[in-house]
Amino acid sequence: MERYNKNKQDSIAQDIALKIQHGLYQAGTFLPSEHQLCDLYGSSRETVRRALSQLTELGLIQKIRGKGSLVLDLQRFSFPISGITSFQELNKTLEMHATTEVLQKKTAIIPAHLAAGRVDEGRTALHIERLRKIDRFPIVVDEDYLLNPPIKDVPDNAAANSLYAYFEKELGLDISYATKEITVETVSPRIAALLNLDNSKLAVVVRSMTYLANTTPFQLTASYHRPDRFKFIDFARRRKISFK
Amino acid sequence: MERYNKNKQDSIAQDIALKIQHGLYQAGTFLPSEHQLCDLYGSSRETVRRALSQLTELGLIQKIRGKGSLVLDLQRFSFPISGITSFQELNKTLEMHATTEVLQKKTAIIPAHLAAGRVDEGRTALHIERLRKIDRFPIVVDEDYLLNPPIKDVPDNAAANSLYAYFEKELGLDISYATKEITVETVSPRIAALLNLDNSKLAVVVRSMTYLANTTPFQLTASYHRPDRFKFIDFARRRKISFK
DNA sequence: AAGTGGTCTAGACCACAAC
DNA sequence: TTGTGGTCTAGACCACTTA
Repeated sequence: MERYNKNKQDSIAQDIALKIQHGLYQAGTFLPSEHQLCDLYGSSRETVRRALSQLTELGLIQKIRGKGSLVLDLQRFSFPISGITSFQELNKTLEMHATTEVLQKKTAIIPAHLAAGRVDEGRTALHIERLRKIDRFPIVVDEDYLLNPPIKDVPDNAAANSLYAYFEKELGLDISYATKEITVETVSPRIAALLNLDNSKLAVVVRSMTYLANTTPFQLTASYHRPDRFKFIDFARRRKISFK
Repeated sequence: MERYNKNKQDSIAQDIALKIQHGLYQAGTFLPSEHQLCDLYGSSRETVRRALSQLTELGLIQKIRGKGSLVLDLQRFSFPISGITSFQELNKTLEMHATTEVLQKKTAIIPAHLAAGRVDEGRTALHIERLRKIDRFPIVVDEDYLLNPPIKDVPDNAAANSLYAYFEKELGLDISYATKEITVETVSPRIAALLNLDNSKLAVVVRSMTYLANTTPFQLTASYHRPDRFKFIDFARRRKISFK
């Protein structure tokens, strides 16, 4: 059961998640009770409950008082893309036949439309432009701006494979959270040509800013998606906190 | 500090959230330490920590070990639309000048494209069609299908105002989670006409299915948005659980 | 009545930041 | 060294479901 997590609660969550994914715990059935999970993992109830909270937040289970933790059946359609997940991670879990072409990698000034209000105007960053294809068809253009510090440079193979894997495993960065904004816009002729768009030049634009655990921003991204291939899937829970 | 929450942890979370919103705790500063919050609210540390977890999940604060809970500054641009939030709730918090027209309210069979795989084909439901306008311009068409049970009927004024308020406050339903899918599609002439779309007839389509705490599905929705007015804003945290 | 999850507590020990 | 958050524990009491 021990994996790469140092925490007991994370290990337990990871272990149960895998058992759900592999069908050991079937959708529509209940997990072992919290008491049984305590015995199984040799931990206290609060620790088990923290693990279950993570699974609840992810949408893997629903806790029902007096009954137990019901395994939900939401992954069948395709996996939630919400959260912070890189293209390569998706490529793996969804088993897409995707390729990545690195079109540019150079130091550049962050464009105003991306910097606006989020980071100093005119600041330079490492700019990486990538074209993602699935079955040879262009699907997404990613425009990344990586801030220095904390990122000095990126090896070519990391750009072609997974930036996140490089940041987390090689640089030891603690990627923590991101803001994301989805709109539909008329894009530049360059992007339109790369995506092979029709005359309307409409693309789905996902702008995001990603932060480390110490709240340092380190990545600004604009992704341009072909509208006919774009799909965003989300799982959300109703919050108990209200404003105003 | 006591509000509508019965839990201590929820009340604390709510109270701190409001203090952040009203500027008592400023972005870029630290909250009182957990120990101080314990004294302030007369609770144990774990309870305070559970409250802070909620705020962390919402993106209101970032906890930094050895330093404290830093108030984040992400709301300035506009409030996260992720989670489950109804149009009326947004209308209030964002102070939009929005109106809602109820176009239809009748019992109907759930259309196949919405039912697909999620609920029995051919099942009937209460269908409500609403047109949302901002400053007189049509922005969104909402096609709701409310399942019976648990929803028998909906009064006209609830349809015109907030369905969620009616479900939660009048019917006492415990709305818990939803799956959501965003795509861009060519829509029917009817929807195109309502939204006053151009010839391309492209709209952003948000399909969602909403569930009660007991995992009963009760609402299927397709929202059609004018592409030029659509904006989806999200806050996401990187998950420690990985699959495969 | 027995079993389940929901909430809360008081305390322990650790890791990290700042002085 | 002191103060901060991170993790874990053992136990208490409550609310709900099921039999």
